[in-house]
Amino acid sequence: MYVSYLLDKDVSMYPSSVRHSGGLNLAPQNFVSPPQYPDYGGYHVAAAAAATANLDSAQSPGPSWPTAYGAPLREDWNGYAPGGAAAANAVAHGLNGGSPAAALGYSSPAEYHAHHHPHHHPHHPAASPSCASGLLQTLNLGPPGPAATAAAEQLSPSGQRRNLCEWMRKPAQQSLGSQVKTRTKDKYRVVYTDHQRLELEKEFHFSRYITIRRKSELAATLGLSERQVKIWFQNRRAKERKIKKKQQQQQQQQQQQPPQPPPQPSQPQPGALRSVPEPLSPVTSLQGSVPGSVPGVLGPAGGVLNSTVTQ
DNA sequence: TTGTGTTTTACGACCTCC
DNA sequence: GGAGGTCGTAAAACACAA
Repeated sequence: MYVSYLLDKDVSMYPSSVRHSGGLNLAPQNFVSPPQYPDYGGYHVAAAAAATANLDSAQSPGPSWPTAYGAPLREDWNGYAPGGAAAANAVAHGLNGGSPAAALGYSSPAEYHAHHHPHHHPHHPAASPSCASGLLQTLNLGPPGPAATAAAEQLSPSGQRRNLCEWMRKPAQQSLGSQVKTRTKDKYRVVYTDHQRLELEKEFHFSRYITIRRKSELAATLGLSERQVKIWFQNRRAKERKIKKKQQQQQQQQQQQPPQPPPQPSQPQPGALRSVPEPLSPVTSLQGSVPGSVPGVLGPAGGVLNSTVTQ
């Protein structure tokens, strides 16, 4: 189920406090701005620091990135430009306000929704009066029954149940983990904050293929570069394909094998406990993830399938 | 603490489309 | 030629068992 997948994922895939040990999940890439990537063009420390000032002053670990590393300046890191920082600032407020609409300066969630998902997002959670139940209802699941209500809750990493939309209401400090950058010779990898990944996941579940416009907006909102957003979607699709492939293989194995006695409690595999999300199929049927069915979405083989491109 | 397996970012190669 | 797609892979980050 789509919703269950979201819920499961929210719990198991991004257990913020678990994944990012050390309490605060600072998000330097988003809101804080130690010059971890001093050589990323356009990532202005001062601007980002301005964004930081709106959050929590008790954060910002020092720069963990030696400037001597000397990575090449890249154009596609412009998400760190002052505009991006400003957007991150807006997000910071938006989070506290509990709505991306607020973050982006829209007067209402509906307006935000109409702007961002005019074609295929008739049920953005932000547009729902009640986030959890609204999500369940608008995802053609009907009125939330007991199970749905239960599904609307989830376990926090600490074991406490929290509402589905809590991440929206929670101040950004929840996801402000220490995004420590480590890098070896020529490889590096940042760890996206929970908020970044949540937003990306949300967008992904609305559409497997992000429009150019949304990519730009999302990049600015999350303080990522458009390239990062693009690659994230590519990796996310790959992950989905991998999961589906795995499930197909399992189904084939089950079909080949004779009926088994009642399943025993499965032994969790090491490392597999973190996130093996549920199938995503409902989403596909929801909006026709087939590239081309969504206006303004890029097709799988490249090529802009519709407008939105240069608006 | 360490070893191992999985997941997450990021990239290059190659492809298609405009 | 440039955009973005998939596919394969590297390596960091992470979870967990021993």
